[in-house]
Amino acid sequence: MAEHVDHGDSLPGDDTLPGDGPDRPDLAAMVVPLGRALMAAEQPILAAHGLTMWAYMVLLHLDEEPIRTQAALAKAIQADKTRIIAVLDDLEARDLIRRRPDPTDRRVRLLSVTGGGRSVRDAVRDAIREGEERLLAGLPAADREGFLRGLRALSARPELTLLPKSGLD
Amino acid sequence: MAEHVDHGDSLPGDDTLPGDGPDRPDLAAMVVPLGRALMAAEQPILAAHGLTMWAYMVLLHLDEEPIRTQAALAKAIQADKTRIIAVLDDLEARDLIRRRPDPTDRRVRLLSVTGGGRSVRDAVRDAIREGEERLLAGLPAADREGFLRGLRALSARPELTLLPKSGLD
DNA sequence: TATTGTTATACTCTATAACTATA
DNA sequence: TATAGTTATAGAGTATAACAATA
Repeated sequence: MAEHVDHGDSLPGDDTLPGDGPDRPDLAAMVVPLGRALMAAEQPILAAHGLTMWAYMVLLHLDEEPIRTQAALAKAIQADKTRIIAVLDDLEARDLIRRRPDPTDRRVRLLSVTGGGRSVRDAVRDAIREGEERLLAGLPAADREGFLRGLRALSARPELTLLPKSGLD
Repeated sequence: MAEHVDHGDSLPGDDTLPGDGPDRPDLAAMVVPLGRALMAAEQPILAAHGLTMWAYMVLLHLDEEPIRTQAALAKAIQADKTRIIAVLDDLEARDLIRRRPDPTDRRVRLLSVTGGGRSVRDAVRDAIREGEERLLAGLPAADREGFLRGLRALSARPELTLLPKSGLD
């Protein structure tokens, strides 16, 4: 019953290392720490531009398409509506976004990015992208491509399940 | 991190669409939510066997090689030494691990997995692995391999940075 | 004095509930 | 009554500090 794991048949970092196999760690055991590391790696860049991660997410999402309500924005970035209020306060105070009541329904706040907000967002995005490319450059081209494609495909699944039964994953 | 993956543009098997490109979301924006989703997907399996994620991590690490101190175990699973105490208490109370004072240095507690602990761990690991294979089966073979290889390579880097040099202001 | 494990405390992040102003 | 936004409160998770036992 006790399952034994072979070690020593391939070295980490070896080009011939198979991704899959009976001895690979759980996906979550690799993905979660990697996510933490990537987020931590973004912090210096964000801090250099005076942005928090949430502020950056707000700036990224705001001008893809005009968002009418704060609740919709919060939902789009998977946050609670109460989470982003302080973020919006700060961004507005620094003239990176604008927030005005909708004349047709004065309960609603219309959100928009300012020119300054766009330039900050672009600077941060470019710096992050540049660093990521440098990071990915350490991978063999085929792996890099597969990694990104697999990542995009998996992260696009809103709710994934590991259970065989009811979910059609 | 941020940004929302565009669902329709990345079809499995479409090899004309690169994973990379100017429009791809930040890595963290994909990796972090994926990690959360994977962890959430593991919960039902863990719960079915009465384990928390931390308890499972403890069981996974304990018999790879004998670990002498609790602090070393905590470090191995990237946790604070105070975090795992309640976990060890519970595992010990359920006879899934054993914890005895080292005769040669009575400050340290020697940790070991019991037979019951191994069988629970194996059951959970097999169930998780099975679910993951089902998940990965949705990817083209080349992407699946590249994804896993890239993931292993990146997650093996203890400290990854996005900055070109050490400078930061 | 230093170290292992433990307990107690404080801090961070997040979600929930309660309030306002509009409709 | 219902909804958008805001504020206040409480909960989970985590790290830090203080403590007891042993070296």
